[in-house]
Amino acid sequence: MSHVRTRFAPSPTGFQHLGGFRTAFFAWLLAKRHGGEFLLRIEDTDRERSVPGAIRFILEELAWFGIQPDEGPSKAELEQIGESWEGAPDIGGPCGPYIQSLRMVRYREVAEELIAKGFAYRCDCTPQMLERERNEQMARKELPGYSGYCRTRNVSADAPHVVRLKIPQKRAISFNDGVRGKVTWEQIQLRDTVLLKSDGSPTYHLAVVVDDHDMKISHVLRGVEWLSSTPIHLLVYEALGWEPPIIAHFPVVNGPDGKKLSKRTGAATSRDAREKGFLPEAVLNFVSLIGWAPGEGSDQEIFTRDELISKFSLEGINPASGVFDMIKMEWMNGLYIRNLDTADFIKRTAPFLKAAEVVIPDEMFAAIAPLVQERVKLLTEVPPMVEFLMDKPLERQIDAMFQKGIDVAKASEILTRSKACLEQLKEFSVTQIDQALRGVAVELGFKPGPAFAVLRVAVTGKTVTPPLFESFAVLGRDRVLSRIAEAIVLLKVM
RNA sequence: GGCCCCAUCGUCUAGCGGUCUAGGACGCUGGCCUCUCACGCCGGAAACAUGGGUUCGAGUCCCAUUGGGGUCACCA
Repeated sequence: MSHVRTRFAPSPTGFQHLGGFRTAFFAWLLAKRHGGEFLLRIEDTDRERSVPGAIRFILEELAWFGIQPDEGPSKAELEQIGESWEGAPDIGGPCGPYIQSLRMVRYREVAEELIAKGFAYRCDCTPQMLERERNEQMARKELPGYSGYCRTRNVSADAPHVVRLKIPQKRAISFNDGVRGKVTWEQIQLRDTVLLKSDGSPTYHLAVVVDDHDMKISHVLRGVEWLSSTPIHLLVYEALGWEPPIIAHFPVVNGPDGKKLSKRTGAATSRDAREKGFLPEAVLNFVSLIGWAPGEGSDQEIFTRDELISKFSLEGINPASGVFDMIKMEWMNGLYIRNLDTADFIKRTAPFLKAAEVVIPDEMFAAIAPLVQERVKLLTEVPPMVEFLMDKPLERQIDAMFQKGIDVAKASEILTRSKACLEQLKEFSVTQIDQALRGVAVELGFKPGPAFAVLRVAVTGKTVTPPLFESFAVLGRDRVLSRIAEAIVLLKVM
């Protein structure tokens, strides 16, 4: 394969959801697979729709995933459009600027070339005229669209006007889609579309072709929603005498409801995912698997990023649209969490403990961490699980103490006896606690399950915790004993 | 509506004419393990949208139907 250069070209109109980032991943994977470059280009030709902060969001999320564009907006470019911030990356590159609103001159130049060559023309039809035309067409049940009225009018360049591409109506056109194979239009049905708006800014159709060519993009990877407008782009390439890149259209990713992914889907954006306690490598892995599989009979679905890079190919892309299965992503995240080494787990959990205001001495948390690590799917599940280690009054789910025929009197008995035994232990170790408490259960004639449930609630307040003896050992004898004592008192007033 | 794209378990998928009484994973479910919850292990239910071809043979190739989706802007 000739030199591969791909790009991620979002328009800064809001927050990208994971489906959008998936396209970025694929473009990045393809470039890295072939030792090429991955560029980031900002498509902000529609100023009114650009939202402040959106570029920062994109850059920061890519960074979270550990994806560094080889070329992209420099800090100076960001400053020029007033979207720089403290700590903004300074990417840059030889084909800049990488922000379309900074490339206006070039688009106008190409538009003029197209006019000079007879492939485009100026049009001064007003929105009102177009509107009326459209209404008449609808009334006649015709296909609505611009009639081409100005094609032969030689509209002056002085007055306000747009530039339109002449689209041959009867011509057939086809191209070889990178994931779908040959796609053919027996006849192009599109009307003469606008390339340059009356304010002098380009539409997507012009800007994308010019930039992909100028930036030497070898593979254009984008969502299927662009498939229908590909003929326009092909015509522009042809008119300019440029070789079109390989164009591949990816399937969309829908929510569980089968509808487009949206904010309501839960962790629809990477930021939501991060806040919920997903690991970036797990999200990257999972999202890459929506619409892509290694093929060749492989069942593998856990990939390091290097494996993803070495195995990725356009052939593995499934052209059918997919559904974002959050439940499976959680499973995969749990797997990744379990595979973290404990020191890393502790480090990544810290911000979540802080956010939940769960403050535990480092040593204590380090001791319980391995036990917690294998019990959570999301980092946000950690704080509630270790909360009981905090030095603060406990709220107990007292009712949960009474299982399998255990009543207040029996619970009280279990607690009292356990307390006595724990007090006498030579050392407050897991094995000794284990022996002591099992001994109490046997002595009093209870099964360990229900008996331990009483102790669990008494000491941790909860029904779901890390293993009991370990939890006790980590908490320390003094606090275990005082909590049992508190629980005994609570039972007395019932 | 015109044009274009798509179609294997609920979901993500393997399958690129015979080895498919269709494999894996998540989820669901029965069991084991077990101090709760997880993990782990063993088992189960669950799919080739329909109809025509082509072929000795079709989940795999072709066509149609049906059903989804996209697109027809001075938005991307």
